[in-house]
Amino acid sequence: MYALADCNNFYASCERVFEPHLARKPVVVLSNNDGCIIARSQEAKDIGFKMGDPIFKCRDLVKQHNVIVRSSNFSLYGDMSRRVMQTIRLFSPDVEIYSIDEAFIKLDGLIDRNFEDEMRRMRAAVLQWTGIPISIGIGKTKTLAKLANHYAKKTPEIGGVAQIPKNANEMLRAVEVGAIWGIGRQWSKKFRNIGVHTAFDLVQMEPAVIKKTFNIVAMKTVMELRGCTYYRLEQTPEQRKTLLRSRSFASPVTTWQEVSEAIASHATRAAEKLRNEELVASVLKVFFHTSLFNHRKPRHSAHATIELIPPTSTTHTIIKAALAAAYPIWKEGFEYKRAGVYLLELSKGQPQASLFESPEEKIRDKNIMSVLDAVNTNMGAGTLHFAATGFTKVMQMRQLQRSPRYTTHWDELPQVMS
DNA sequence: TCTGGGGTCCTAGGACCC
DNA sequence: TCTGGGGTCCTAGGACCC
Repeated sequence: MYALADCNNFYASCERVFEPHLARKPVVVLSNNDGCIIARSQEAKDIGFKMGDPIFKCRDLVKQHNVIVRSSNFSLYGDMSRRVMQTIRLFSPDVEIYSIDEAFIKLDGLIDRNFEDEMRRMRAAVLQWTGIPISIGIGKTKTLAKLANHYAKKTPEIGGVAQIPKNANEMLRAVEVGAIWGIGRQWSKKFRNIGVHTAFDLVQMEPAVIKKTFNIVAMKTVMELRGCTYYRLEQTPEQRKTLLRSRSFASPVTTWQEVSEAIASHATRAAEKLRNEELVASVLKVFFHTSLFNHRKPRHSAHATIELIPPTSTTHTIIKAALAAAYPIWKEGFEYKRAGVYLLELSKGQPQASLFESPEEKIRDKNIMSVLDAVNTNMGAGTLHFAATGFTKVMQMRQLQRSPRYTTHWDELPQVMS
């Protein structure tokens, strides 16, 4: 048996923990650069704000309903997530952190065999210790746990915890096909066209037919809904295969100077992440493009690939490679909106030594990176950086309404007045 | 005027090998 | 006129997840 614990409206709930006056008010949280809506409190959902809506198109609705708008505050959300997960771990050793706001829990090892009661206790503990409300679904497979979780959220009167009952038909009928884990927009459209509207309809389908009309992944989903396990708890995450660092520009940029500084910044962040996970990359892709939405202005999208020989995680090597790849494809005369660096073919441990590299250089680079990382860890990100990333504010994010980083920055701790 | 930033897996088709 | 039967690797695109 599996449980899925999922934080309700996670980012909006995080905003509320330290600002209780936001309770029961509509709250939306924006993406980087304050672009579009990425989280909504229940009240905001009820008003009709949709995930991914650009905020500038919602200004009227925001005004009309006195909606509280916040820039995203990932330092806060990341730390709150850690607290929630820590609490969950007290209830079961078998936990898979599935995303920033979700965890799968294997229940079979629990001493109290009344899973529903135990999960209610866990829910109460998380709420009391972190201030974050969660919903929990219980089922025989991960997909069924997800489904029960969805049901729990849609049915507030049951108190946040739902278990797939012996006869699941009623619950399966209550869940739309598009709400099933693994069935997205395209597939649910296709399913509705062939008369499959709910989870109940879906489990009636012949798995072989699903495999033929869709693919093996869709078939696994159907089998999981029928109670056959295809997805197990993954406690030790697989080694990542790719790593992408990219950002939209707060406002369009037109010069190589600006774009190259952005690319160098992304290369820097990507390299840091690589070292953090003790990986090296063998292939680098770099890209930049104009707005995907503005069709009136000239559009252009450029990308280039370069091999990293030998595979590396050294910041200056990666910056150099990224710029060397980007410069030949640079084109003047466009308003660029986004740039990024994509690292592929990642591997762990000692890479194959190159015939042409000098061992001294390798040791030197390694030492430089340790010093760099140590300084930036202790004194703040970006304290030491390469000149290629520039000294201007090209990369500055628009974040007009970010709440304080209450739990991760000394200067921003909440104060208790006596 | 203003539209995020990450990931994974699968499939089809093309190029190559014998 | 008639044109086999295996493979592998790579890439792009499309689906899904958060």
